[in-house]
Amino acid sequence: MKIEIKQIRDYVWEIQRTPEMLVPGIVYGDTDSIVTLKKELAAKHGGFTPALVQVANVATLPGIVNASLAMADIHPGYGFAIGGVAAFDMDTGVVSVAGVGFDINCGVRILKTQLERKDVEPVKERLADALFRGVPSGVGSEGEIKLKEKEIDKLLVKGAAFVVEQGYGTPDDLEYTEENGAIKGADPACVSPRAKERQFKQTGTLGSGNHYLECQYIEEIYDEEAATVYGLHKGQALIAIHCGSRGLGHQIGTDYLKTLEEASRKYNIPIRDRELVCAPIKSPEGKRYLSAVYAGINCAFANRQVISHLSRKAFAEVFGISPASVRLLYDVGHNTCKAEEHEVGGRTKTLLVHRKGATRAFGPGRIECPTAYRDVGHPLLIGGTMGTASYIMRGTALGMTETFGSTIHGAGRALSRMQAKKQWSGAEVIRELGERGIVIRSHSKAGVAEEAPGAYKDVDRVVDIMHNAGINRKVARLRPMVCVKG
DNA sequence: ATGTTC
Repeated sequence: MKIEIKQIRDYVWEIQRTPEMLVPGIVYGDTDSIVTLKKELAAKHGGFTPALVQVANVATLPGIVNASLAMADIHPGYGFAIGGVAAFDMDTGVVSVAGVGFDINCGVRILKTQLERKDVEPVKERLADALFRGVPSGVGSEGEIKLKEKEIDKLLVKGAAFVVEQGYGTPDDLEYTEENGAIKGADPACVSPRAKERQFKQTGTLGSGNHYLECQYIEEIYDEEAATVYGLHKGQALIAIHCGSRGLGHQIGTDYLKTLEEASRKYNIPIRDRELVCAPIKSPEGKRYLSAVYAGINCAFANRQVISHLSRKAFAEVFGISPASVRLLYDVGHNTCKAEEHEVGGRTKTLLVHRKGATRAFGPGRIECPTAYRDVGHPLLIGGTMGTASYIMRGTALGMTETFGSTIHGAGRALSRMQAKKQWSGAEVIRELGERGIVIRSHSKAGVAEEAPGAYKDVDRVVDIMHNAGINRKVARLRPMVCVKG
């Protein structure tokens, strides 16, 4: 498929429709980022499909509404680009494994402490040790919660509430979690025994790759009004948690890739890329996958809830503070597909919105936002790298209509994991970050090399693109002090 | 992302 891309307004570009595409592609970017994406298109690529081609491929899927969207952090992923968003008509549309990602409901949670940067700086090493000891991390890590299949079933339905009932956190935490920590419609019967087995000992573990547990401070406030509503101020120390549904989510993805491959043939869905297999939303296969995704979503909420509890304990140990003084700001996912109401052509419609490495970004007025945040919209939690800023943003009315209330999930990779490992060593990355006052703990030196800040795009520019395009507004910039890397 | 090439 020939990709023609042209600018339609500042920071917004359109991939022109071809006969195969049902809708155009919309890409958020600046001149430089679009040049980079075009270069990827022209390069001889070994084994992967360029991100812009993936955006165009998604535009060929039945029932897609308005456009195939690419946030400013877009880079090649499995089938869908990471940073990709696509909404489908509930009657004519499809559901796709690649549109969710394998780490179902991977997301970010931020907790607010009553500590300041100056309280944390002198004890960073001790805090790093306490967090590293207190929160299991790394490939195959196991936690203190051991669950049997029947209990897993409850966790998949009740999400974060299941672990709150067991003393991991407070009901207040649920108020400040997307979906109150439990999306309705999860069906454990749609999750394979193998997927459940993988969760037996993984509740409350961080995992590996780009997952992290950080202590950050607020370096700058851009929007005083929203910051006040969110209870944030300059210098404040925060806890940031980035993880997902671990082995369970991955197994659901693996299982349903096969199911949907068969469904694509059964329902005669034209598939341009084998990775884009899908099923009609209303088909038995589609419904079962969606019920399994919802279970995976709840699993991830529960994981982040337990990690919050363990982090509070570590902070209480180091600072002598009360765990209850650490309040949840918000918890929001960036690997999901969910049925949501959106305005299309002046009418409210229910759509199945796939967000693959794209954060839900609901603006002012949406009923889904916690009451305390409803007038400004919920906080958008954007994770940077170990060495660069993270951001808190807010949604806008334009974002609600143009991206179905979605935005970037982070900086986005610029180099593959392989390329990063060739360029840096883990020890070198840890030393350089240490010189800049950032304390790292990790079980994997190779993992640290793969996650080197230089392997990512410039998060400040990526955030500015979404801000300048009017899709979000910047609220605060955060800097890491301590980072536990999976 | 992933008991990382079941």
